[in-house]
Amino acid sequence: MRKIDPIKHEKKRQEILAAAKRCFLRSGLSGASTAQICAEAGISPGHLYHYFESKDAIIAAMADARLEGTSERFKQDVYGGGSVISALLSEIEEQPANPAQSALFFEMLAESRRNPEMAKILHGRSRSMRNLIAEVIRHGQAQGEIQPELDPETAAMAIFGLMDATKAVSLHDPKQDIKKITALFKLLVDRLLSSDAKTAKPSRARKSAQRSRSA
Amino acid sequence: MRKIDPIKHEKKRQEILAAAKRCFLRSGLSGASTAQICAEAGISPGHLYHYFESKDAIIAAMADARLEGTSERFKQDVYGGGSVISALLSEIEEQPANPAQSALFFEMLAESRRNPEMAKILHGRSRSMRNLIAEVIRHGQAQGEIQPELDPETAAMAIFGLMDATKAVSLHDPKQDIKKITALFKLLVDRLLSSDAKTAKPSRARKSAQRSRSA
Amino acid sequence: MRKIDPIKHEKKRQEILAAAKRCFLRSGLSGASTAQICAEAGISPGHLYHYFESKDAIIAAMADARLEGTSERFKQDVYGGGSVISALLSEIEEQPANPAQSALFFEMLAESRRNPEMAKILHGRSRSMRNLIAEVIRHGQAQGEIQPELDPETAAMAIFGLMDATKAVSLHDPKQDIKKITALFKLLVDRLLSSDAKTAKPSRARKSAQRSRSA
Amino acid sequence: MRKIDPIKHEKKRQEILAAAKRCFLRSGLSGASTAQICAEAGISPGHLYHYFESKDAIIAAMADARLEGTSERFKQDVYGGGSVISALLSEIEEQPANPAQSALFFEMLAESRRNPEMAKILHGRSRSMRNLIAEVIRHGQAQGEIQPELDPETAAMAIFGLMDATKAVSLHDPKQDIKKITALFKLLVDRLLSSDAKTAKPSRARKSAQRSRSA
DNA sequence: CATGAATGAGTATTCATTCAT
DNA sequence: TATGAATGAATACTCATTCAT
Repeated sequence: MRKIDPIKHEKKRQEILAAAKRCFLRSGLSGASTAQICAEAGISPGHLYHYFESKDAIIAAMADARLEGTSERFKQDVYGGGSVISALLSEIEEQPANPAQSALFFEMLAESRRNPEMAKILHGRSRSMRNLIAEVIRHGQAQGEIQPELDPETAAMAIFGLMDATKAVSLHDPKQDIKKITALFKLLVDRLLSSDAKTAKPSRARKSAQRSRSA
Repeated sequence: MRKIDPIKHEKKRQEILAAAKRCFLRSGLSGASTAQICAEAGISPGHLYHYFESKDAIIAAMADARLEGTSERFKQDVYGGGSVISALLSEIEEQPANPAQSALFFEMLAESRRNPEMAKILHGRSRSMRNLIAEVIRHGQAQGEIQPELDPETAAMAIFGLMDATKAVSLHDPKQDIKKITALFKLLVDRLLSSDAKTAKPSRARKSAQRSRSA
Repeated sequence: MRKIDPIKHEKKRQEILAAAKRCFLRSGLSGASTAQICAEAGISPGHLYHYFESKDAIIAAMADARLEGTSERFKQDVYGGGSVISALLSEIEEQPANPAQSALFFEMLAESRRNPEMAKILHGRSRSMRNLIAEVIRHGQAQGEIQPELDPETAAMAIFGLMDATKAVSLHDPKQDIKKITALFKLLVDRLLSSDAKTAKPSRARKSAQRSRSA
Repeated sequence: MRKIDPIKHEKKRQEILAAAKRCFLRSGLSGASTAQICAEAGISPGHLYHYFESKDAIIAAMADARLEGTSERFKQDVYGGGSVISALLSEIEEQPANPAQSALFFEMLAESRRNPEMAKILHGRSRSMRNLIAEVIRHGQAQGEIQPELDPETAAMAIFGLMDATKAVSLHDPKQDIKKITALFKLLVDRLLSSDAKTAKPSRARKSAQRSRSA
């Protein structure tokens, strides 16, 4: 009569997911086999399918969890009193420290071209983060702190792209000092948002684009 | 006992490489099988190993050829009367139009973490491009057209990173207008290099940072 | 420490058996999994083994129940005032309407060659039906209504075989009108049993070969 | 430069097919694994797929070959101077001697309900054999040797069904004397075709329904 | 009586690679 | 130079069955 215990089930699922993530980080999306994942999770091959219906489902769940984590952290940063810029930068500063994570992310990005499920997950998460950035920019524009000519959507996409740029950079040259790059990117974002260097009020913007509470 | 004709041999090798690239673009690095490549190249499976000692060798050769192409085109742009900026932008503007190429590139980037051969190729090509950018920046700084505080290596890496950002952006949202993003990136690079955004003349930099020396 | 209630137990067993039969009809003997059966019966996988010791046991029980049903109906027809012929024909007329049942039956027949348990069940039920037919024939011969040269065992087997022929026919061409075939088979049986085709009175046999004794 | 030798290829294919058939006869359609088939054929698991694209393709090829054999032999019998009846009976007499073959056949018949490929093969072969029988009947009717009221299509199907009946009979009771049954079936067919026992000229037909050359 | 967790051998199939000709 | 035959380990996944609770 003992009914299913959803807490235990979910816990095991998360354990397996964590094991899977370690495998994917180690061997890549297609390099990691279900056998490896089972071994890492300490379960039998058949048991894996008690929790996930396919390897693709594991990949999807892992990708979703990972991006949700990033997205959530980002949201916290933005709403938690920081500026868009600092939120962006905290993200930029965290990821590149882990090239394995970056590599896995790029595999997911590549995968999204062939796997519609992956595309849905990735595009969805990506869009929500960009929407958040765009919203903050609009808010800043309303306050006169961000130059009004800037298209919020485009700027959001560009800023978002810098996160991936940072990841790429860390893979292009693992030994370099990523701090310098992020500092430069910070400068770039700062200037982008500022009420335009060419048009009079340049210095104000640099310290302005924060305060965004909205949701 | 026929001696091999090195010219014919090399020609066939290139044909196979081209076929392989089509397969990799279509199905991904691990998704494309040697059987597919042979079919695409119109040769028998055994014959493939007459030209390449393994699938990894094909991937390496393909990656090398692809990056050499990019690098060479970039060099042409820089030396061919254009500015670093325009060279960078022509690269930025070309790639994202082809998400398949972008995806393949990111797969190569990810692969470089696990495959030392791939790492050697990718890091080498990446470094030589960044060196070129850095050199141009130094030249510009000597001429007083680029702000002197800028660390050329760091700036080069940042600019280089924007190429990958553009690729990533095109995969994050395939439907968007990539032109707008590249225009924004162009503006960013422009401001980064210009003697100083705060000091009015940003446009000069655009046509200045050219003419560097030989490789 | 509850004692089991044999009535409830048997009821549940029958429910599972019914569920299993639906699965076998849908997916075939080896195509239906125990998981499917459990789902169809609304029980957990472990619980299945409380009622049956193996999948083979389920198949055996299902086969036995099915054949017992056929056999019983047949007996009813024979004893219930009808003739052997009409009993046979009612069976013939009912089954082919359901190709799924026919297919399942043939799978059981094939299985009987490899599975001794299945062979025992199938041969037993088959024999008892044929014995019944043979007995009726003997009775008819004693009455002078069925030609005396006919070997009752052989004739019984032949008549019995026509049932399977009807099933086979319906699978060979699902779209055809099975009524025509059964009418023809009826005619054949009629002629076979009649005192002699050559001696004019064939119609008498039709209503004659009834009334036999108990099992 | 050695081009493919289609004869050797086909020979090997037939060898594998023969091995597969032995496995299917031994273990059944779903009971025989590709691993078993490979072992029986003396090839590696991967090599099987050099000759067949799937297990289903093997089954289909085997089924087709088997039915083609039956059909061809039947055609020979009919055109080779014998009567329809003797052709039918030679088929009837051959198969039941091998219950394994009968069992396999019934598995194919059952499979045809779920597998459209199998249905196509089986229905096609079945139809062509029935067409042949019907044609012979029509010829006999034109000659006045077969009763004219008989619908040739229906009669053909019924006669065809008797083949399967014989197979079924041999599985229902493997120990019995199949000769007696076939003799009885012969009698049935004979009477069916004869110009009707009830309507005057009965004896002629019995020795008549031969001579059929037509195609 | 009943659950769902867990097993592990087994499934068809793929694939990079080698070999004989 | 070139072929297609052949390999065998590996792949994702299934399934009847057992076990702890």
